[in-house]
Amino acid sequence: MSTDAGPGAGARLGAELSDAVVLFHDAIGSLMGLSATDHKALGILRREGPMSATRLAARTGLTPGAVTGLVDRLEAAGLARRERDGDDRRRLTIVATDPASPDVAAAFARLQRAMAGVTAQFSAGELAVVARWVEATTTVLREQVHEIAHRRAPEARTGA
Amino acid sequence: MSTDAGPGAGARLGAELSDAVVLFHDAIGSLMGLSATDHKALGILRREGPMSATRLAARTGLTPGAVTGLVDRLEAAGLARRERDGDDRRRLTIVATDPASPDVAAAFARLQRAMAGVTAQFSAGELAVVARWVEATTTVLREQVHEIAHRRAPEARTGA
DNA sequence: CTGAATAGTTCAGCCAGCTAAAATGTATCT
DNA sequence: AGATACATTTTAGCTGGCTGAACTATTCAG
Repeated sequence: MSTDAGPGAGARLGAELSDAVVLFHDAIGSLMGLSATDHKALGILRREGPMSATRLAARTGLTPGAVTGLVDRLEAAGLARRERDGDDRRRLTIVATDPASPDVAAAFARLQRAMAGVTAQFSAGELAVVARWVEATTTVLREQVHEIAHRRAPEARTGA
Repeated sequence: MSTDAGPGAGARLGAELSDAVVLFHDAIGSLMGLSATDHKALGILRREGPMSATRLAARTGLTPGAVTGLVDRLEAAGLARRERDGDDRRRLTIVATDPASPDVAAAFARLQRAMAGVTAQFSAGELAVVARWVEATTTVLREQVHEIAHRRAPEARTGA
């Protein structure tokens, strides 16, 4: 099932995966002892690289005060660290680091091994097709997130 | 970038997509006015079909009291409804329904249209490859979620 | 050097959503 | 019928994480 090529097949393909991805993120998050906000912020830091607290506040939509607590928690969990900027010593740079907990590292290792098993079932040419689909889908999702955010608050474009 | 075929390529492909999926879910969730728990529960209901409150409690890991509140919120948002069981009138069946809000429906319509655009870029044979990859990846993720949950609480298998 | 602006932290208060336990309504067993 | 078990709801109380506002440290403009 779910391999038909009718209209909406693309959406259905994505939906299948989508739930599994979200549940996996959730499982990893609770394994790390992170709230949803923490996990999302960590994702932003990983994806966009080190940034100041102010920028992180803008990207997450949180107030400065909340960001302080957030970074405290990430730091305590060994998932990020604060670095004072040499140029402007008011400014922080918040850097995501690798998972400290052995449980988390083991979970990622298992995932990586399992995904290698999946990859092994495909030829190089097939993997290229998959990569193309993944990239196109990723782009679509990002655009849609953007779209949703801007329809909700067209004037409050915070940093993206 | 990210289209190389070295070791870990599968994991990297997945990671690209994973963030985008999570952010999209998040955007949809806040568009619906749902908490993370609500959204997760709704996903379970959609995926596994109607179920009793007790079973939903087991699947979400919540206490019965919390489930009452959760279903109240879903019902208020027009995303699920309670049905009294005719056989055993103590028992409820909780049924997920379609998104009530026009905003949400529009967002899904936009996504579907955009994904149709992606699908159009692939031949039927290529889509079959993608479908195979999606299914294999979905299976892997579900297994890993299971794995994580059971390593954390090997004795407390609640209903899965 | 002074005053204004900026980056981040601290503090007090608030709210959502959780748990635990008691209450309610229904089914089952004897 | 009476006692017991079960499914869900209600209630009380707690906690985490948020906001808004005051505060500290640093930079910049004049």
